[in-house]
Amino acid sequence: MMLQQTRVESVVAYFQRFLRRFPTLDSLAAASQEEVLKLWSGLGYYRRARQLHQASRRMAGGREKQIPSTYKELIKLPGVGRYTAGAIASIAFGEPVPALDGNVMRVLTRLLALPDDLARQATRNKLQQIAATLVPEKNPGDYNQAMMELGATLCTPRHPACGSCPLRRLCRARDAGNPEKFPVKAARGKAPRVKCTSVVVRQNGKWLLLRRPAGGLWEHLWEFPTLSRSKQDLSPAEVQRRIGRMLGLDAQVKSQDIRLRHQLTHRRMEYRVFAATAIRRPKKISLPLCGPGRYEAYRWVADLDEVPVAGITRKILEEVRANLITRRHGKIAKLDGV
DNA sequence: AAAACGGGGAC
DNA sequence: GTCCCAGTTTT
Repeated sequence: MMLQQTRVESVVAYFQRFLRRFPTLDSLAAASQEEVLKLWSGLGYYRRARQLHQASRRMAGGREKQIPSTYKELIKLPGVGRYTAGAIASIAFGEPVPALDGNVMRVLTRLLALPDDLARQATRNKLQQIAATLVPEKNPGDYNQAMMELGATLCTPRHPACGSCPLRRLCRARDAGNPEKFPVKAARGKAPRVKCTSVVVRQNGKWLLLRRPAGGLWEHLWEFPTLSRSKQDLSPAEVQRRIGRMLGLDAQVKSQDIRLRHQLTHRRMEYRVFAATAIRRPKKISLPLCGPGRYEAYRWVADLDEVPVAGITRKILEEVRANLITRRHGKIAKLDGV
């Protein structure tokens, strides 16, 4: 599940850490969702973590007390779709079903010189059908892994190594001399920009984090209080007043004007970050977040590893620290006042 | 059928 | 900047 839409190199370290912490199905099922999310922190698509956790509980609680061994049963698990069910069923249990990831879809569309738009579900269904007829009864897992590996190593999105490809004589796209034209995909619209202002509030060696609500981006993850700033930038004084009022918190905004971008698939986040010192604890957390909804809870932490956070939250803290160090050393005299 | 859902690396 | 990654679920 970690591998869904995520490169192998990005996953390896997470996978190893995850397995050390949860070596068995039961250990995963017994853990809290927070604990599972913490190990997923930074990997993205956090729904996968919750689904894996749910799936583990379903499996551990079932009569079998083990992982289902057929495609038909596997695909019933939350977070397990056609690809994942096919990969597990074929590789682990030798069932002759296909496993179409992005690599395999690229290989197949090239072999067939398929002009259909791969962004469309209908095209993917068609490929799934075709792939089902190609899977061998013997060693289907090896076949599936070979197809994925072919896509990952030779039949790459750009500059495919057709000369070394074992399927070169069967490939229509290569015949046509334009393998890079496949797969055909409708261009995505560009991601809208979202402007936010985050405030890193420090008190007694701890940072103030708020928990995002259910639904939407970064569901149930913790982050620094973040305001939306749809129009113009907020001045430090405005930021101080707003978080003061909304959190019932006396805070002194110290640094200012750290800017950073965070590119997501369908949003382009533009953050301004302020560092602040709290004088008294928050009374409430009635803070609308940047986007729909309101925060659910607050918490002071000495370390971000105490709670599940998104990648951007670590990035923000890093920037604030770098900014403070730079200022302290006076390397950049004019960081203020911008 | 289309949109939502993260983040990083390659070019 | 753009594209894509060992995709799935929701609207």
